[in-house]
Amino acid sequence: MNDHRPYARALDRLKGVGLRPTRQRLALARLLFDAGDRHVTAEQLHAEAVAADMRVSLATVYNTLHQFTAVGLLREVVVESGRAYFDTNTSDHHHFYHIDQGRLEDIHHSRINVAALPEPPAGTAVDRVDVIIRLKNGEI
Amino acid sequence: MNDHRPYARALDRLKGVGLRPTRQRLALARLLFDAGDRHVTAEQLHAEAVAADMRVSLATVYNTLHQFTAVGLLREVVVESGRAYFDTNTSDHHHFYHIDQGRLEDIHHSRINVAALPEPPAGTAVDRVDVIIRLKNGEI
DNA sequence: GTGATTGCAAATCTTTTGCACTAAA
DNA sequence: TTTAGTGCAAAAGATTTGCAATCAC
Repeated sequence: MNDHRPYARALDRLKGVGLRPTRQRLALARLLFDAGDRHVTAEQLHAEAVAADMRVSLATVYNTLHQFTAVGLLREVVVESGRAYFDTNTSDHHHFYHIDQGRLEDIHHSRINVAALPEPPAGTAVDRVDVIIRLKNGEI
Repeated sequence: MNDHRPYARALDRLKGVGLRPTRQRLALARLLFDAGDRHVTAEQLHAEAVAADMRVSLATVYNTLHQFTAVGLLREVVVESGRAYFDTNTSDHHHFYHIDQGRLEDIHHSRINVAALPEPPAGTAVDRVDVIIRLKNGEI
């Protein structure tokens, strides 16, 4: 078990999705998943890793984020052209986006009611529904 | 009036928002607004302009799209990191995004009912609510 | 004329890729 | 071993910027 130990948790998580647990992936998994729900960019995560004395290249951070996304450990959220955010919360939910801070905040799906979704056009199926509430500073 | 003539319409539109009606802005305005609701990228619009023998540089297309957005003639829609779409429909509405085709399609706001929007966090105000329904090909 | 606008090319920013090196199984 | 994974530096793609030339008023 050892589910309470960060290293073991990261190891189990990687094994669970069939990704070889390399030093870099374990390090990034710990940064990503040991601190609750997070929304990070590749640059941010790389900076954190460097600050924590983990030697990982930016290219590997990009690769890892995409691999984690492909196996369902992460979800990519698009709110700004030219920058990709990765969300450790992969359950059904939506987002506040703080424009001035470039920061995302989860909205539990029970707090939004998207009723009466239109039918997808013929020949297509819904892949995902994203609701993004963009926020600016100051009350109105 | 002359509202039925493309040139006059484009001219009036630019005057209406206080942008100097240069040859390039008039040309782009006609491409954008004379064909109903459109969703274009800068590259696409530039290609169209070149195909129509309008001499406009890509840099000017980018500038113009942003100026038009700033004055409310266009709306920027973000669905893919790394590519910005501009929408000629500036009224309250949402989008289907055809993943495989990289194409946006409007959803009239009356066809979606986003009820029970959560309160914006203290100190912030809602700037805009975007609903994006991502579609893949094939029924389920 | 005079200040706004344009075009070009260079710069910037994020992300991807090729390939020799390293590490996990 | 053998194959997957990593790092680096270079490439790619989208967008922006600096500045001299050009245009609208």
